[in-house]
Amino acid sequence: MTAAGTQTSTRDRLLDAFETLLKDGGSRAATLDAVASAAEVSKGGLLYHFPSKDDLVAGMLARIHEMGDADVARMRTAECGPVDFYLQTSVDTGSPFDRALIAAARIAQESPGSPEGQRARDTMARLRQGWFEVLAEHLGDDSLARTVQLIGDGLYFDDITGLAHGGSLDHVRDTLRRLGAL
Amino acid sequence: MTAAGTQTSTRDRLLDAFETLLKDGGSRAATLDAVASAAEVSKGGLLYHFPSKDDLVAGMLARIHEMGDADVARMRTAECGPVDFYLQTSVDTGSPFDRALIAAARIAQESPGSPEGQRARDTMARLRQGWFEVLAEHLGDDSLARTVQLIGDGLYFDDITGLAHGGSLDHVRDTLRRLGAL
DNA sequence: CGTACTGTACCGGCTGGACGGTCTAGCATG
DNA sequence: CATGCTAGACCGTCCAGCCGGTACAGTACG
Repeated sequence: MTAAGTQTSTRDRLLDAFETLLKDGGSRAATLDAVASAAEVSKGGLLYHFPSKDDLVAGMLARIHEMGDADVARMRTAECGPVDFYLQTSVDTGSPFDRALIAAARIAQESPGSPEGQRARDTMARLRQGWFEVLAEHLGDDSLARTVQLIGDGLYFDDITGLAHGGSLDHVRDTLRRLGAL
Repeated sequence: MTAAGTQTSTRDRLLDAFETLLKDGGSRAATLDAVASAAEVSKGGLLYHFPSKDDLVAGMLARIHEMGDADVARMRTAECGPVDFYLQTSVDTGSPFDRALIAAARIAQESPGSPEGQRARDTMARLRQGWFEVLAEHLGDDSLARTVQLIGDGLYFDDITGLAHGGSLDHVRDTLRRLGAL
C-alpha cells in the first residue's frame, strides 16, 4: 500500500522518465526499455509498477489531473493576474507540469483513434475547461477569454513543435494591453 | 522523370494516403504497408517511388512547399482580407493543404531530435514566415500580426489534438473586430 | 531465537509480432 | 525485348509484454 507518503518513489521516477522521454524524443523514443533505463530500474521493475504501457499513460494522466487542479488554484490567486499567469505558463518553463503537459499532448496526437489517445485528449480538455472558467470569470467576456486561450494554445503549439518564437509573449502582452484599454 | 504533368499519379496517391493515415491515425499508423494498402499499391510499388520512409516524408514536404506558395498568393488577394483568410484556413477545412499540414505537424512532433523531424519543422517555419509577412504587411503592426498568428496556431493546435472548439472562430472575429476599432 | 511461510519490490532473458527495407519475379506498353 | 511499374515473399531489428527468478521484510509458530 505504500501509505501515500514516501516521495520520489520508484513509481514517480518512472513517470518522470516517461514524460521526459516523450518530451525530448517523441513517443517513438519512449519505449519501455528506455523508460526503465532512464529511471534506473529494470524492465521487470517497471512492469511491476505499471503492468502495461497503457497503465503508464494512465498513471501519467492521473498525476496531471492533480497538478492541474493545483495550477488552476494558483492561477486564480496569481499576483500578475490570471491572464498573464496563463500566458506565462503557456510557454515551456521547464516545470514538471509543463513537461507532463507536453508529454500528454504527444500522446494525444500519437494515437488519434485509440482509447489511450482519447483519454489524453479528455485530460487536456478538462484542463482547458478549468483555465477557461477562470479566464472568463476574470475577463467577464467569453469571446475575449476564448481568444486568450487560443493565444495560449498557439504559444504551446510553437513550443511543442519546436518553432522558436522569441519575444512572442511580449507582442501578445502589447496587443492585449491595447485590447484592455477598451 | 514523369515530366511533372501526369496528375492523380500513383506517386500522388501514395502521398495522399500517407497524409491521411498520419492525420487520422497518427505516425504509428502510417506504416509502409498501411500506406501502400490505402493507396491500392503494393509495398514494392511504394518503394519504387519512394525508396525509403524518409523519401516519403521528403516528398510530402516538397509538395507542401508548392502548396504553401500558392496559399500565400491566395491569402494576399483573398476577398475577405488576409487576416480572415488566414484564420479560416487555420481550422481544418478538409482541404488537401490542411491535411498535409496536419501530417507535417505530426511528423515534426514524432521525432523531435531526428533529421526528418527537423526538416518538417523547417518546412513549417518557412510557411509561418510567409504568412507572417503578409499579415504584418497588411496590418502594419508586428505585434498584432504575431498575435493573430498565435491565434491561428491555437486554432490549429485544437484541431490537431482533436479538442472541439465550435464557434471559436466567431469569438476570435468578435475580438479582432474590437481590436480593429482602435 | 530459529525456521518456515507470505507478500512486496525488483531483475533480466525471452518470445512473438510488427515494421522498414530488400529482392526477385511478373506484366504491360512502346 | 526493354523499360516503367507492380507485386508480395522474405529478412533483420526493435519492442511490448511474459515469466521464472532473487532479495528482503514481516510475522507466525514452536
